[in-house]
Amino acid sequence: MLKENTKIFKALSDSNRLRILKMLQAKSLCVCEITEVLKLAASTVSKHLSILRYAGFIVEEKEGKWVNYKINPSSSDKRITSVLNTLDFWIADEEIIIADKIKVKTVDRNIVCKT
Amino acid sequence: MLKENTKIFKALSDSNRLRILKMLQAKSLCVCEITEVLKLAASTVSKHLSILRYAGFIVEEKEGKWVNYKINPSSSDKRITSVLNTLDFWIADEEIIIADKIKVKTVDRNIVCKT
DNA sequence: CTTATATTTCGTCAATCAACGAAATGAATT
DNA sequence: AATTCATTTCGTTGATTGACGAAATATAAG
Repeated sequence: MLKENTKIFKALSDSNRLRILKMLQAKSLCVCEITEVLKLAASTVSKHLSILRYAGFIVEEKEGKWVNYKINPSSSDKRITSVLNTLDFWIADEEIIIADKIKVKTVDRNIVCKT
Repeated sequence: MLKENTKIFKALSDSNRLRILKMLQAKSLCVCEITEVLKLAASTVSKHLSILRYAGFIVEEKEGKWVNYKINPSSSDKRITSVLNTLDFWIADEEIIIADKIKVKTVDRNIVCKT
């Protein structure tokens, strides 16, 4: 289906979702850590993550009360792995992407996540 | 800008625009020929073409009363050429894409385009 | 110059989307 | 079991999108 294909591109056609993907390329993260970096409501971030997951870009791993998201390490979909590889260099030099990666290194879920 | 990047993905996140790109990979076409294959209003097709053009995927060439569109043969944007190469195999086996390419071979603008 | 044809621009409408906060769910801690 | 915290689901709102037809523009042909 063509819809399958547009789903992949739609998932990539929002700048907050691109930021999430690039952050996850640096480090696995839980929802509230991403929320802290993007400065969005938790429900909004959760929705973005479900779109990325549904498209096949990321997977979730439950860890107690946290849900960790990470880049799908073994997608069977060649299109997904192709795009993920491309993203490595695609927007690596964007200022905001660089800033996000720095923030990501220092976020501590135990400090940041008290709702 | 991140917006530059989402613009490229947004352009690809509509199935009619994917069909147009794949058709143009087979053959340069004028607006009314594309209109005939997609069965959309001319104004709608024109809008899709402007989005693809603005994103850098295609270029236009005036030829009398016709405007021919074709794949951008020399994009300076590495991301555009990368995506275009990927599209070669990406959705090549979709039924509708195959059907479009067959139709494209036989459309004759002098027959098809009398508004 | 008038008509015909191809395309673009404009305004409108319905559908989709991203954002939010509130409420529901799930899991750990007390 | 009651509380706390992380996450998801739900309903709402304003913005964007894709479709259309009508009007404007551009070129060709009569």
